[in-house]
Amino acid sequence: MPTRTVAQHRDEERREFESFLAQCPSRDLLGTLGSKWVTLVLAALGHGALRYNEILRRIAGISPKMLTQTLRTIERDGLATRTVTPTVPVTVEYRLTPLGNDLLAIILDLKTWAETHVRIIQTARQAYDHPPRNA
Amino acid sequence: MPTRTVAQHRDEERREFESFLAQCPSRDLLGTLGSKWVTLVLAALGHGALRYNEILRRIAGISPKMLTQTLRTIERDGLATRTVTPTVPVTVEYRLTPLGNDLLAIILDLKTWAETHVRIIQTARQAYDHPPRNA
DNA sequence: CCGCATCCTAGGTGATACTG
DNA sequence: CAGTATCACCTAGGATGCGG
Repeated sequence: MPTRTVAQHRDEERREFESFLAQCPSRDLLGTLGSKWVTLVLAALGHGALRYNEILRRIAGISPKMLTQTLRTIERDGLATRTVTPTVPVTVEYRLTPLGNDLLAIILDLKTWAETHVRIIQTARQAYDHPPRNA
Repeated sequence: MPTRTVAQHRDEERREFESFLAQCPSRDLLGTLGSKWVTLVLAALGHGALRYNEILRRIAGISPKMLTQTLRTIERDGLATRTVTPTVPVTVEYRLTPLGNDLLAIILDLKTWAETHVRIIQTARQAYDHPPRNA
């Protein structure tokens, strides 16, 4: 009857919380948005439909692999559609869905907030990293 | 004068884009929010100041290490303050700053959006993962 | 009570080369 | 043109144990 049960209890709590987190819609969204390229691709598509290589050129730092991966993610979530036109060679076009456009609006709100407060945050960071000498 | 310059050009573009990303306030914010625990801690502190162990108990799945790390992050960004009361043993209290409260509001907006649209997204995912047999 | 140091693992990310 | 395959890396995150 020792501390064993306590540890077990904590472990159980942890697992429950983990599965709770896994199902949490906001956590999920944050995870998606947090991935490096998703927001950039959404923003690129915000101006209208684009073809694979157009996006690749527009986002200078992305690799083909990551672009594909990112596109698959947002396509899977119903944020964009993928249209294949069987020309030779094939033409593939990506376009934001209404849902994607809606999310993009939210992202832009976030962007606005970030740009508005970036100064304050940077100041806070400097103060934190270089604490004043006196005390 | 071969393809060398082309490759160099691409590399340069890439580096420029990287440094651009590194300085982008929204990317920075997304990175912070995307980290697993930041939003949860902010939410926990949204109800009022809490002590270290109170947060630890409130967020069942977090480890002490990650809690400390997370708290340092949000403290550094000026989102919360850390107050040490030299009792024995010491009491450490964390409290959201106005900036932190402001950001929390944005997060809650995001949460609302996520919860509103989670159904649609899940449906899209199922359709994507189990494509209809016909064509 | 609060936190740091150390070690470790897993997955997200990237470079490169190849294919239908 | 629009991807896929493979390898390698790096850092976020978890486990554990010690210190003020």
